Amino acid sequence: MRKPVRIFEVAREAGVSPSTVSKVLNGTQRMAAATEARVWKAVSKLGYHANLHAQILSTGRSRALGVVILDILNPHFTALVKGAGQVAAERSYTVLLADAEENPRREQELIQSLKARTDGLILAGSRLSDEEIVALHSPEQPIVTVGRRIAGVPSVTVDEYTASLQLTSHLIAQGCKHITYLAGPPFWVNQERERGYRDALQQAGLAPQVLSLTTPDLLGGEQASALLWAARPFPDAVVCYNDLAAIGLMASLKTLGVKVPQEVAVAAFGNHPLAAHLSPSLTHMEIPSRKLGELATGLLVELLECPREEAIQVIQYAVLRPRESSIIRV
Amino acid sequence: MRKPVRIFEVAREAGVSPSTVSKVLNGTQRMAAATEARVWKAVSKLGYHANLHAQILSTGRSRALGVVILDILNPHFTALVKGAGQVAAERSYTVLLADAEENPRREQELIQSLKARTDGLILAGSRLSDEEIVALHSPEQPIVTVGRRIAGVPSVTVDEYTASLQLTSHLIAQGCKHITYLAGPPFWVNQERERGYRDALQQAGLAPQVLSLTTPDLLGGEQASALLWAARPFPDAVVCYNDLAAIGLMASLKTLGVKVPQEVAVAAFGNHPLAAHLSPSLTHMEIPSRKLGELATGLLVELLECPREEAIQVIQYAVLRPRESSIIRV
DNA sequence: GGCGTTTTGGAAACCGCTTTCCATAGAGAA
DNA sequence: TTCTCTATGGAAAGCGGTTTCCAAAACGCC
Repeated sequence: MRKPVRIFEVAREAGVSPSTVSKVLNGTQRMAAATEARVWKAVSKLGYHANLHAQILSTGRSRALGVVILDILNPHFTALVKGAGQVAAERSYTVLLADAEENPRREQELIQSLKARTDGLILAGSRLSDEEIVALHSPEQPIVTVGRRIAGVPSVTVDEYTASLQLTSHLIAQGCKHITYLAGPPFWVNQERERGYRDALQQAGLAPQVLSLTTPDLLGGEQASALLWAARPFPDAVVCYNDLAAIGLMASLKTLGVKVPQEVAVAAFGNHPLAAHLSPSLTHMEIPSRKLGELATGLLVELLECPREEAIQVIQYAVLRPRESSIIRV
Repeated sequence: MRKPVRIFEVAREAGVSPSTVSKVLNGTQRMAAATEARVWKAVSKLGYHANLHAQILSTGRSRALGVVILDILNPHFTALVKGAGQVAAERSYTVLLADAEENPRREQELIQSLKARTDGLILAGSRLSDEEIVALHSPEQPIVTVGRRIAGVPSVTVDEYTASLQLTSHLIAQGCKHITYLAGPPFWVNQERERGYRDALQQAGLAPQVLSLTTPDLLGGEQASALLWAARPFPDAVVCYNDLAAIGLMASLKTLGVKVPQEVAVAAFGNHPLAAHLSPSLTHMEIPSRKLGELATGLLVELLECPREEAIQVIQYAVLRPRESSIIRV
């Protein structure tokens, strides 16, 4: 077992002091070219790598960003992570990722763990209360939320209200009269989507009907078919909180012998990679997940490098992707 | 800006020395009940949290595990992470996750970054050479590979050879005569799958035909349809390296007007959550991704807590899930 | 050649916690 | 009452870097 090389040994090898080695390695202070060369030579000869924790302890900066996502099995969040990873790499930060497993207690644990290891956090799909999130945010250790707008906290979000208005209007334009909304967990995103749905229906003079998903995933969607089945009037269209639920729902409807879109049109929010590959292919408002990750990371790095008082809120827009699940040809 | 509380201030508040506080908090040495109570009271009054990096620097252990996965967009790896996270939490370790983005250079960077932050690493779907991986492994900082068997390195793998033998035999049993294998990247998993495929064909007296995916994902699968199209004889069945590729392939075949499974049967390896939801649903050898994550993490923790000389190799088995994409009813 | 600047590089304090070793006090034994 | 032993808690030396200051050397200039 080789003990790792320490800065002292590099210093001895180069015939200088540890502080000189540190300065050369970090470019903190110019040294005579000859000295720098000796240091670099010693470093590569000994294969020196600075001890990360000693460094962080000393400098107080880790050049790491924490990303906490709601559920790693949901493609929305993994795409977001991809975007975050890319921008972080460009700005030479390391991303430390954690999966909250849709569990607020676990989320808090992970946040604490990541807070201790990083310079700042991105919370994507948090299930914490607004107060808890506000309490977490500080100029020294900033937080950026994704999919959550809270006063005083920087965020990157989609204009979900408009997205929902558009998606619902699309169904109305298809001639649907009884449009049900399958609601997700009662957080910001769902609130906005439900509001847009209700407003669109009201403008068209239609009555809303909201049912709640047990969980915002495949299984929840499958279970929702039972709810729909019991609903009167039986809807001729469903707006789903996310596309995972829509996919589960469509699978379940198929086994029930309900035809999509002929008997029920289905539409959702998301950007599931297989939305276009299903039969019928799935209509959705495409959420730019990856872009959200990129923007959130960019914003966080910005906040770290020049702290600001006001909480910046970045807004993106979803795009309607009409597909077979909602196109009704009479 | 509140400065974080240090152990010294807790000590002062409790009227003891920092070493006493440390001992009470870590349970390193028994103290008089009254003293312990004073320390705990001071801790909660001041809201003290030990500085992680100081702690790690001092003890040399971080109680964190690094998990490097090939591609976070691939459900196989995210399921694996889920399993890893669960076991790590049970053993009170923190998982630090990194996405190698199928890029060996990036992978090495991430490994170095995680090596500095963790007590041990899990490499799932590594694209490094055997030599590089062996060089990374050491009893002090063990590595466990998933989906890769290398002499001297602990690993958790599926018996891919047998899995492939079974899957190919299944297609042969369906009466297929011209079975093509769509190969993935030339690493252990693909080698084993290809070997199983070849052996199954040979036993049946059939001729193998191997084509290579550009990438082992949706896009690669879509692009592969062109290769198939050009192949003579045109196959009546395809074994795909993974189910992402199979899904892409089936989508592409659909646009070409080739019927699955009537004209071409399709089968793959993996456990994509939508495999059963597609039309036609996808036959595959189900890889227990989550279980692999659990086992790898359990093994790694074991290795950390009682280091061993010999490199343990854990083996799991895949299960055939016959579905519509390969069931040919004449 | 003398003097004021720059360069160059080292000493030492510090980051915040753990841990070893040692001193003291109180309990129990004789 | 004295002595030994154990329970309790503190002092100080790390862990491995960074950074502030300061001294010495080298330089330019008159």
